[in-house]
Amino acid sequence: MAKKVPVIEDHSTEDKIKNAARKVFTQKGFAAARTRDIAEEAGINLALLNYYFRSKEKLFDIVMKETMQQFVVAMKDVFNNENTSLIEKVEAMVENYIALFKAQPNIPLFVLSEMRTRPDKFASTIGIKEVLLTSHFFRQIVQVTKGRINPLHFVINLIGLTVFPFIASPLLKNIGDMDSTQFDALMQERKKLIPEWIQAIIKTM
Amino acid sequence: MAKKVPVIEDHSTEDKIKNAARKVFTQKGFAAARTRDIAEEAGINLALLNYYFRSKEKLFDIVMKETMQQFVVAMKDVFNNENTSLIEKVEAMVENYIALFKAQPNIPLFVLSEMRTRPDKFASTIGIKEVLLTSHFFRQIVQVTKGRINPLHFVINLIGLTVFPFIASPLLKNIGDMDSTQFDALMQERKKLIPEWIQAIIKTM
DNA sequence: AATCGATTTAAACAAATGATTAAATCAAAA
DNA sequence: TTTTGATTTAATCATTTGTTTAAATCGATT
Repeated sequence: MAKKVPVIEDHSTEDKIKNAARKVFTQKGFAAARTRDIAEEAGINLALLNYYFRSKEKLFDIVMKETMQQFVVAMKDVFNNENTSLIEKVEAMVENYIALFKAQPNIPLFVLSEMRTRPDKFASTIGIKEVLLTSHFFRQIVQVTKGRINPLHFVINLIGLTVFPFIASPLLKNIGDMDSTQFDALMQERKKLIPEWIQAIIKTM
Repeated sequence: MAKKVPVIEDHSTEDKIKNAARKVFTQKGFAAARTRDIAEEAGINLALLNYYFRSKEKLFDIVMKETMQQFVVAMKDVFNNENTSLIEKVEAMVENYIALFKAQPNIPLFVLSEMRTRPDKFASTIGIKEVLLTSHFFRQIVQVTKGRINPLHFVINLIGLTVFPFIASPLLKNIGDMDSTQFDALMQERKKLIPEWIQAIIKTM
């Protein structure tokens, strides 16, 4: 059934701090996150944070780097599988990302926020860009959209349909009068629906 | 051609501060925005900010309230026009929101970020909820999706396809190797494309 | 011109916050 | 047991930042 999204265990103090930082940073963003929040969340003394990671900034860099890697790791194999159709790749992507964000719902908004407010931190984005543009997946998109429209539209649509609901979840929960469980159920439905919608969109291209 | 999105003039000192606040808040978010940034942007002394608005918090509340109202104002008429089809409403919405966010690209991420990190500020969201759920637009959606799927999926898809690219614009500009002008052109294309895609999606529903 | 209230400024205050220090504790090696 | 280095803590520092204060300036009214 639902795939297990691995959560890094926090046996060592270092991991305790890193996991607490991940939680506080993704929830509040870099600026609003206080080192004292992180220390408390980790159940350690404030000075320990600096002892292990030198500074809030350095701790953030590590958390962000690991977060970004999740995106690539989760997808690299799917992207480059030469034996699957475009729609099969779409199905796998939607499945994987919805599972990932069900476990860590704050990540999309966190990443995109920091990307806007602190673009300097994202030389690592180049990794994602390269992985995407050189992938079998992207070649299949170019084939489908050939000449007629910018293949980026396809990427935007796929990511948008998948990720946007997580970004807007407080608003959507309010509008739809849902709690987190009901929201998760809605996202489960989308695992099946999004590939169908993408299929329909392709036919117009 | 392109609609003029009105920008509030800043003749009075009060408006100068409010416009500067809007700019800094939407760019950096509440937590990262410093009152000194806002004062400098407005070209006024720091104390004036508190003289006119009492506190950073109160100034934020006003900016946020006005920002939220833009959403409703831009759409209320379209939503409740009983003489247009669902697709015609979709066309109008996409047109209006893309024009709005072309002029103020940071607004979507700003609103959704603050909505997550400071949900208390959003009793005003109820306004949007009511406007949507009681609208002719929503009744048309219910008709289309009748029984088969949650009408919220339709809303998510429409808003997602329209708004998500603005939220992810730094990432998309990087991937597509675009500057702001090229990005705007891509969004112009989407004005025509999104209604076609929504049409295709409806057929699967 | 004198007055009076609104506006603006420079300076300072107080709290919050990232970072450091020096000492205490612990765990393993000798 | 003693020693030694790693780990942890309490306390403090230095800076940033939201806010306030008291004085200066401006503009209109008398």
